[in-house]
This record gives sequence, structure tokens and C-alpha cells, in this order.
Amino acid sequence: MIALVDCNSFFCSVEKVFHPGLNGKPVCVLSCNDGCIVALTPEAKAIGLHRGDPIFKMKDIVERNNVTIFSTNMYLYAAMSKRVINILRSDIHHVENYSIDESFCYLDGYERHYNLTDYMRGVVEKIRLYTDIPVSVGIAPSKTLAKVGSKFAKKFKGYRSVCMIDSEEKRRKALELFDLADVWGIGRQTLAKLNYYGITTPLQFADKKESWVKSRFPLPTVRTWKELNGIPCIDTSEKVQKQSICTSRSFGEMIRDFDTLKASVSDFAASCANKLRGQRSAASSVTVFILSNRFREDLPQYCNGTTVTLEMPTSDTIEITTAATKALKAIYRDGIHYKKAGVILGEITDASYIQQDIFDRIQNRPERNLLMEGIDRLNHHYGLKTVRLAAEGEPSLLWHPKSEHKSGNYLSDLNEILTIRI
DNA sequence: TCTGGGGTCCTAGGACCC
DNA sequence: TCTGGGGTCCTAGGACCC
Repeated sequence: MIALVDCNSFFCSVEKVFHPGLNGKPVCVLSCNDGCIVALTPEAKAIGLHRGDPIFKMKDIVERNNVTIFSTNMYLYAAMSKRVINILRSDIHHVENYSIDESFCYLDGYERHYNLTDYMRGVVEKIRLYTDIPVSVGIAPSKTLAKVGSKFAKKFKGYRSVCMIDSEEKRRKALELFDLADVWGIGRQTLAKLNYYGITTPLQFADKKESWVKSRFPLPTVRTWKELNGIPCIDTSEKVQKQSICTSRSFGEMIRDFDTLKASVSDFAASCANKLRGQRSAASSVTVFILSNRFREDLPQYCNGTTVTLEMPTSDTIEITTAATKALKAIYRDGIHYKKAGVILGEITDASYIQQDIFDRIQNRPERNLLMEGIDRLNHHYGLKTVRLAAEGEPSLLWHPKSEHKSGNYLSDLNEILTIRI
């Protein structure tokens, strides 16, 4: 059996740990730039807010209901996520961390010594006690069914945070009641297609013949069908190295001139290179893309991207930034109000197996690698961007995302640790 | 005025081969 | 007038996830 452990309204729950007065109140966490709602509590859902709503359009509801708003604080959420995962790993041998707020736990063998539901309830209690984060658990023979279970556990108090689907009867009952649109792996397009064939519940889908599904749907949907029938076939094992690394941002204010855009793109390139070295990889391709503001119909629209291929895989910030600037020059058009830009590194390989090039134009690679190591160490110790390329621009001149409701770095900065007055 | 960011996998169709 | 058959590889774009 597989258990899915899912943190409830994770970002909001983290904020609530440090603002306990908010229990039972509507809370939202926003995307970068204080743009859209990315996480919200059930109380916020109940008054008509949704994930993805642009917050400026929701001003009325927010003010009328006294909704508490937080800007995104990923460092804080990541730190808390790590704590939750550590507790899971201390109680379960095989844990697969799937996302910042979800982990799959493989419970093979545990059933010989424990009642699985009780065991997982113990884990839930431990997480609550140590971190104050509420979690829901679904237990089932496949990951997709475990996800279904966890949603039931979240929705109905009677399950006491853990819902196990361990019999044919329970499986059918669960799939009959579950919303087809909420099934893991079924998105908008697949839902529409299923509806077209008259399928409106997960049970109707699961009861179709395999040949029927195979002849009409792509492989991922066939896998979902199998999983709904209790046959595990979705692999979520963590990839050692990412195959692509991206840094992109929407700008708070639109950018028109090349130099400012170049500084941003250099900044993104440096961030990508840093992530790349963090996983000990090298990349051979650098893609840059730029977009105008699609919501401004009164302005000329433009979006473009291009890829520069490097002669040798590298993780050198200087090389990657140079390539990114070259790519940007190729696609930049004058007279456009740019709203968003990004850098993507591709063709990623292990840094320790790079094929050397006898005609390599950079003759001092070992020294350059040492330089990068030095920069990374300084930045790790003294804070991000303490040392950076001049091309990335003066930090004071560089555009900063809007972040008006950010809580402190309570778990990663001694200066911002909570003060408690008694 | 203000509308997120970062990934993976799959597939159809094009380009090419004999 | 009529214009084959069988492959491989690559890539852009789609669909999905959080």
C-alpha cells in the first residue's frame, strides 16, 4: 500500500504557524509580485475566492471579509516542508518527496505489524505536534487512488485525517463520489474528452475496457485508468538531475529599454547557473524568451524566444550569461513594453562527465571552475548576490518584485526570528 | 494600476534514410 | 493518367503536475 501525505493549504498553514491568531479566519498567499492567489484556506474559499484569482480584482471581497493576505515567502515554506519530510522519514523507511507539500510513503510490510490507518494517524499527530502543520493522508494500492483518499480525508472530519481505500467496495464507492475533474492526471482537455464520451464520474471511466481507453486516449490517460483500477504504474521517483532549469519573472513595471532588460536576463542567467552547479550539472543550451503584456490590448504584442547552443557543456556563470545576452540581442525589438522574460538551460549533463574539446576557446577552465566555487561559497555565507557579474547590474537599479505583505524569514534568519512577549 | 513560476512526459509531423 | 514502402530521429507544442 502507498500513503500520500498532503499538507492542507500548505503555504497558508505555514503562515498560520507564525500568526496563530489567524486560526479559523480567511487567509490567502499570493504569487510573486503580489499577483494571483496561489494558496487559500477553506474560510477564504467559502467567501468566493479561488486559486488563480488576480488579487486586485478581489479587493472588495478581501476588504469586506477582512481577509489576511501574505506575499509569497518560499524560503519559509521550503524550510517548513523539510521539517515535515524529516518527520516522515523518521517513521517510514521509504518516502518519496513529490512536491513541496506532498510525499508518497511506501508501506509494504508495515501491515504485518501495524494497523495502517492507526499508524498513519500517529504520523499525522506527530507532524502536528512538532510543526503545527495539518496534513491529510490517503492510503491505497496506487498513487492515484491514494490521492483520492487524501482528498476524502481532508474533506470529511470523520476520517480523522486518514482515509484508506483497501477493498473493492471502498474503491468503487470512492470513485463514484469523487469529482472526475479532481482526479490526478485528468486536466481540462481530458475531462472535456471524457465528458464527450458520456463519462462523468471516475467510476464510469475506470469501468471502461482497457482496449477502449487505449484506442482513444494517450498513454498518460491509460496509466491513470490503470491506477484507478488499483494497478500501480505511475513512477514519481525523484530524478537525480533536472533536465531543464528555468528562471523567469514577470516585471512589476514593464521594461522598454534594452539595457534594463539585459540586466534582468543576466540576473536570471546567473540564477540558472547557480541552480545548475547546485545539482552538479552542466548545460549545453541557453534559451531566452521575452513577452509583452498580453493583458494590454492597447499595446503592440510581441513574444519570442531563441536558443544558443554552447560548444561544450558548462555551468560557468560568465559563459551562460554571455550566451543569454547574445540570445536576447537576437530577439529584442524596440518599442515593445516587456512584461516578462526568462532563461532556460537545456541539454543538461553530469558535470563530472564532460567531453573535453581540444579546440576549447577557454583555456583556463579549472581556474574558472574554482572561481565559480568561490563565488558560490561567498554568496552562501554572506547572502545571495553578494558577488555577481557586473552585467547583472546594480541591485538597487534592478527591478524588485512587489511584495507588500511578506512575513519574516522566521526559520532561516536569526535577525528575523520571532519575538514572543509574555 | 495591478494578472505566478518551475517542471515532466508524450506525440504528431517533418526531415531524412534506404 | 498513373508516382512505394518501411524505417529512424528530432522537435515544437500540448497536456499535465505542483
